[in-house]
Amino acid sequence: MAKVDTSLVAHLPLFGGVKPEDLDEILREARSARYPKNSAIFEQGADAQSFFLLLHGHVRAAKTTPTGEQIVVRYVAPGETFGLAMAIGAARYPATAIAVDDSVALIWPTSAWPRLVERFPSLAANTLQTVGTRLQESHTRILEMSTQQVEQRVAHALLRLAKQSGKKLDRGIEIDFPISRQDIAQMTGTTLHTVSRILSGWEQQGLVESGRQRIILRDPHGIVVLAERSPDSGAA
Amino acid sequence: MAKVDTSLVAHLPLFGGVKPEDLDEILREARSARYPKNSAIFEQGADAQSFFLLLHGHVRAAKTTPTGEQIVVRYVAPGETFGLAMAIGAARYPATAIAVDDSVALIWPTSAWPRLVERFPSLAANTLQTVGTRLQESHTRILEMSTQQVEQRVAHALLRLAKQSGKKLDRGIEIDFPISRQDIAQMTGTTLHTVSRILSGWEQQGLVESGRQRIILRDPHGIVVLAERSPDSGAA
DNA sequence: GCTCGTTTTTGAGCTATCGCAAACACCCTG
DNA sequence: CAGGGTGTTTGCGATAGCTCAAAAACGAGC
Repeated sequence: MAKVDTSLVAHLPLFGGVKPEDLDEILREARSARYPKNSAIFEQGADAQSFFLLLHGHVRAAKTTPTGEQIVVRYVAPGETFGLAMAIGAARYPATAIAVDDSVALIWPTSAWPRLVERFPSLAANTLQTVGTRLQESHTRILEMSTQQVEQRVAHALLRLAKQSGKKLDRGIEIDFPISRQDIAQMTGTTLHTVSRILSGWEQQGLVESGRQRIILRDPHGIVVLAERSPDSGAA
Repeated sequence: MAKVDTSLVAHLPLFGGVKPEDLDEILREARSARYPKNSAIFEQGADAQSFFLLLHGHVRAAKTTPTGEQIVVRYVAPGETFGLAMAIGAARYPATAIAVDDSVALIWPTSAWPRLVERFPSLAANTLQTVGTRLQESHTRILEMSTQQVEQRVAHALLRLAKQSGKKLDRGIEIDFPISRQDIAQMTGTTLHTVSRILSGWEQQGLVESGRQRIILRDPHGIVVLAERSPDSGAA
């Protein structure tokens, strides 16, 4: 098992309040693994045997209906935890996790969680905070889906992705991992066709530059304007 | 300040793992208050000075957009906590809480939370579990909003309400607090008009019996069937 | 450099649902 | 028990976005 350098992860929210000398003890319980692009890390419904901390790459968490439709729950960026089923008392993963880029994660066995929490109560507090934040984001998403039109929702989604995983270029901000029209549709509750039409329109207006699984926001501010536009303030 | 009987709350999930003799110490930090029907318990954006445990009644948590549209985040039933902003590290309430019936709640000052958690780590673990469960429910709701039609979403919403706060009658299951078409619309991302039409239809078919802020599921199983019907398996 | 599979684009019609408007029913109050 | 306010029903037109369909663009591998 490769040794993890504590200095690389010490600053993460998960370890807030944990003394540096204790961090090593926590990390000793973890192993790390590499996931090639497009491989599954765990499947919805599978036994939640581990929980994860993403070190490199990007992971898509998606939920599937009985009838096969999918939604993207979120994209995981480096430094974030995922697969926390056990912390919330679920025996099985409620979603599927796929590496969308070559990725590396730290992996703890679910069974280690109770012991870790007992020894380092900050872990529970920190995780509570994380999960709470996600809950709020989730409510915001519900609010958007209930009250906004598709174009605005797509605008919001891209802005969020840019904030979380945007890479600054001279020409604008690029979403730093491969993402398809279909993925965006599954984040916003629409179809890939509609997303394609919207992005085509934006490209015309010089708001974005995009291609196969690639999006650059050329005019982030312009997109903010779109995102906040009231439903009827029509374009020319 | 009225003394709270520990035996009434000892079994609640929040206090799992807390020794009975300690429970009193926790309750000593709380006061209780009565909220008349339709009164606000706290407002979205206000300082999160307290967190709550509902003892009697029902509370609606709703989120408002800048432009005034609302969604219902959830209904709180007796025994559930709400207003947990502090636990997730938010200084202000992200939603408004309204008593939909005469209600009674225990109230702790936000400032007491860190001390309580330090002294009784199970509180953090239990709260994590609660928040985690809500997160999953929230994701389920997003999934439904993305993939199902309005009628199915309304069916799911009513079934959930019935499970959480249903009162068994001979004639069926009654939602045990006042709830309007508008409220249901705000839970499912539609309009009161559409909800009204749907319920009218169901009433014709004998699935429900409903009136002003009142709904009885006369044929819960029939509604389950509706809820699970695939989008196109058309009715006669 | 060509081939194959995937992703994206675009068109055209269709429909579930919205938005508006008006009438109606119910409940509480005085 | 009449009045006023809130919640509900229903009709009708408008439309955002979906569905189906097909072509085009792109990238990876041979």
